[in-house]
Amino acid sequence: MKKEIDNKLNLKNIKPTAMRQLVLQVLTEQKTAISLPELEQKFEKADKATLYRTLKSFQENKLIHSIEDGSGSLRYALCQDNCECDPEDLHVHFLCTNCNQTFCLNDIPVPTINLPSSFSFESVNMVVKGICSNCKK
Amino acid sequence: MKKEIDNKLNLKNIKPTAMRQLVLQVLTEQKTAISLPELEQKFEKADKATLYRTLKSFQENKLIHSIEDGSGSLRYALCQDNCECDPEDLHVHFLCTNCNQTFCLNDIPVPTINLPSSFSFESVNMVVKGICSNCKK
DNA sequence: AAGTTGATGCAACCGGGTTGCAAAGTTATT
DNA sequence: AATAACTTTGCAACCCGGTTGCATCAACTT
Ligand SMILES: [Mn+2]
Ligand SMILES: [Mn+2]
Ligand SMILES: [Zn+2]
Ligand SMILES: [Zn+2]
Repeated sequence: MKKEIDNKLNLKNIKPTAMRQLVLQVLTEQKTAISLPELEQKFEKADKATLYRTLKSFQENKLIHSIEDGSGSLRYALCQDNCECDPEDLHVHFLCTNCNQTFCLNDIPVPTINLPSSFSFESVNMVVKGICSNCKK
Repeated sequence: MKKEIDNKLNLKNIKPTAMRQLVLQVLTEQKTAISLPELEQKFEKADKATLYRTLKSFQENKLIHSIEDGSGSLRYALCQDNCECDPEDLHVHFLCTNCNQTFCLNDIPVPTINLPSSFSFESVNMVVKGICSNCKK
């Protein structure tokens, strides 16, 4: 367990501090994307700024990616093992309008768009909204 | 000019007050989507709350649509004439990473996604980021 | 041991969005 | 025309997510 966590951090060149181990632990257990305020609530006593900077460094080192799901706060989720956060790693996200949870649809790549020739492409954000499998039943 | 503005408001069942005429005027002249703070700056002395409620009523009456472009603030743009803000009216948006302006790509519909069968579709937000035609040259 | 670097905690701040409430304006009723 | 009912506006205050400055603390280097 602990070994796994430290491994992941080391692989991404992130010094494994206690805080970072804890945050990565939460992110690993988490099945849906999580926001900074939500992450804050997972700890009894945690500093927003520290968590903020933890997430930031995780993202800079491509351990997690952020999702603008329109829920009012940025959400974060672990990257796939092979992920380099390049355009080809982009996938569709799903926001449930009932439970307000955001899912990575890792095996659904974002479709290519034929932009007007005068526009050039850098990245793309695609969020589908609807009812998730948990809420559907 | 004035006639056109009032016509549009009437068509959408929005009482044409002075404020609403002015805001619609701005939105009509505007070639890219505009946020509430940006709209505020278009007027010398304008109240944020009034503008906020104006945009809200415009949106409720399907005169404008809002765009979550990840720029930090919601942006708004006029709907097409025939628009009912239904899924088939959804189009791709483009945020220029240089000038920070957001464009409606009205003739590029959002591609359909085959969701996992346990998820149901309601709507979708797709924003492409890159360099716009103005900034490219 | 002293110095250097990076991580943490606390507080304060910023900006977008939202609401309560009273004043002003509009429309309907008598 | 006067009154009442309803809508819109303006102001202030608030909420919340995100961000930063700064002092302190921990780990590592010399
Ligand atoms: Mn994802
Ligand atoms: Mn649009
Ligand atoms: Zn759900
Ligand atoms: Zn541009």
